[in-house]
Amino acid sequence: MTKSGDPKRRKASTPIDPSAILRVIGSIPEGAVASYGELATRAGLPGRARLVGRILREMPDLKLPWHRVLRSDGRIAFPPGSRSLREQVRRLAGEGVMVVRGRVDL
DNA sequence: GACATGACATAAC
DNA sequence: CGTTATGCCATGT
Repeated sequence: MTKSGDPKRRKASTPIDPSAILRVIGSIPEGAVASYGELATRAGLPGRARLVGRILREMPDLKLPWHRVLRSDGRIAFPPGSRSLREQVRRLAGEGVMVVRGRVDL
């Protein structure tokens, strides 16, 4: 026993459990936005904003309102001109959220 | 196991 | 507004 058999011990490559983060992101109301740090804290993971970003990156997004996730400054996380950025802006616009120059206009 | 990277945050300048 | 620095943690090399 030692390290094999411990439920807390992550297996090789630590695929961590994004359930909490997914839950929080899915709980974002329509027409609203949230920042990575905010989501991380709400998920019970203070200081792990990067984790949220990592999860979304690895996620198949489908069915997840990732387009409501922005940076702490209300800025979009994607680089300008990026396809994902346009998609996010387009989706937000559909919910009444206007984005100008990569910034969210409330 | 060290080093580099990243859909980040906050502070300082 | 811009960059630089520091912290934070999982991944990939």
